[in-house]
Amino acid sequence: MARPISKHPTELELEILKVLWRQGPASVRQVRDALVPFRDLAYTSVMTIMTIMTEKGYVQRSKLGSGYAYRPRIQQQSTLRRMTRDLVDRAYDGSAAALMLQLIETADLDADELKRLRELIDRKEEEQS
Amino acid sequence: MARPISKHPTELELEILKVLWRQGPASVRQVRDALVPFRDLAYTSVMTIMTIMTEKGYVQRSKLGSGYAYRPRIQQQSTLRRMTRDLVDRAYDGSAAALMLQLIETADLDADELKRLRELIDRKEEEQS
DNA sequence: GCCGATTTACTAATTAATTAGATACCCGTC
DNA sequence: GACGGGTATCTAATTAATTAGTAAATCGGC
Repeated sequence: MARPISKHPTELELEILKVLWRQGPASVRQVRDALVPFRDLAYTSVMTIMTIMTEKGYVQRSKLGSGYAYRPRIQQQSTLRRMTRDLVDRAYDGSAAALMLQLIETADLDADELKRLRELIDRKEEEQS
Repeated sequence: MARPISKHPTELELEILKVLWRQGPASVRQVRDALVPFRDLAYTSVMTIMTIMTEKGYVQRSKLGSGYAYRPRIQQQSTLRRMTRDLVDRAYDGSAAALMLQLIETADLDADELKRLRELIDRKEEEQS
């Protein structure tokens, strides 16, 4: 009867995860320093979110010096896959092909990207036959 | 300093929009009837959301008989594009190509879809050259 | 014109998300 | 071993999102 918990990392949680994925295990301070240029947050705000993330199982913490080192417990690949899958299901009625069409039509990929994409599809087609 | 309003239609709002996109202008009752098989909501719950959607500008209502007819004010295409763009920005650091790779690798498209996709890319490549 | 059904408006309750201050705790240094 | 700087915990406030009940308005039929 109330707001259900988000199925995925929220906007800010994802930003924090991206820092951890990029830099490996880090303290709250390190994460905060990495975020601050884009998003000016108080130290305790980042702390609060990271505590929640620990409770949610997104990150794991282990004692290190005076504080903790935080590291991701979910992988980037699988997280992006889940988020993408969710968009496909909710917005494109489960059709990944529909999303792909949309991307090709609107996402102005450059020639190089198109070429690589085609090669990939060729490879996939061979795999399937 | 508090939860910012969602940049996109929320889960339920999108469900409602999908009904309106599919069926055209509809009453709250009609929308509710369409939703109920998947999501059992009280009439007034749907009403509440649709009122909020009116305030947000997602839908527009006009008097019809005893109540209102609601119709979308945002288009499906552009809404999906915005939502997709947002995922690309937030999760794939702005790289549509990265998302596309992910889809091709994991989304088990069938042979037919792959073929159509390749044709589309061929066409795009010609356009660009 | 009244009555009942339908529809809308108002009210309410709950929890997640976001932001951050105040306070308590811990650890190394002098 | 006291102090100080950093770190963590607790508390707090705000708003969006979700769900739905109650009361009020409205409209058509008799």
